[in-house]
Amino acid sequence: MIPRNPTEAHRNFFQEVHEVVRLVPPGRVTTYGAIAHYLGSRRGARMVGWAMMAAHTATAYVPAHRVINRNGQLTGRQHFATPTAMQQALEAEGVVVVEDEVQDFKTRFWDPTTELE
DNA sequence: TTTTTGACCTCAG
DNA sequence: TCTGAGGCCAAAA
Repeated sequence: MIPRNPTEAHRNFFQEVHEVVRLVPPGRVTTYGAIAHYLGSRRGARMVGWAMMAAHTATAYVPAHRVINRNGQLTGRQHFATPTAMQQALEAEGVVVVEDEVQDFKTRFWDPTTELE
């Protein structure tokens, strides 16, 4: 659960995104859209993607490799240190990736809207 | 200050 | 079913 104090209501969209991503369990993946939906902006998926780019420079660790698009594709791999870093990170957690596509994506999917109620 | 551009998604036709 | 346009919000130009 993410604490939302009234005083922190103006917290950056990025911060909230980062917090949600940090809650994704190892071996599971989520999507930009799911996060956007959880944060209220149903069509703000694009913003989530932008937030992930900022996550690279964030102070706290953010498992950005667990966030992919709704097709289960690793669209953000080019933004990692190496083009294969994202896939390797996922495989290290037991996620099978073939041709930049997560296998059994449906069962690996972790939806914050339902998991965090 | 205005315009353009994103690791995307949804809706209308 | 498939394709195209619009939308979300912030940062860089």
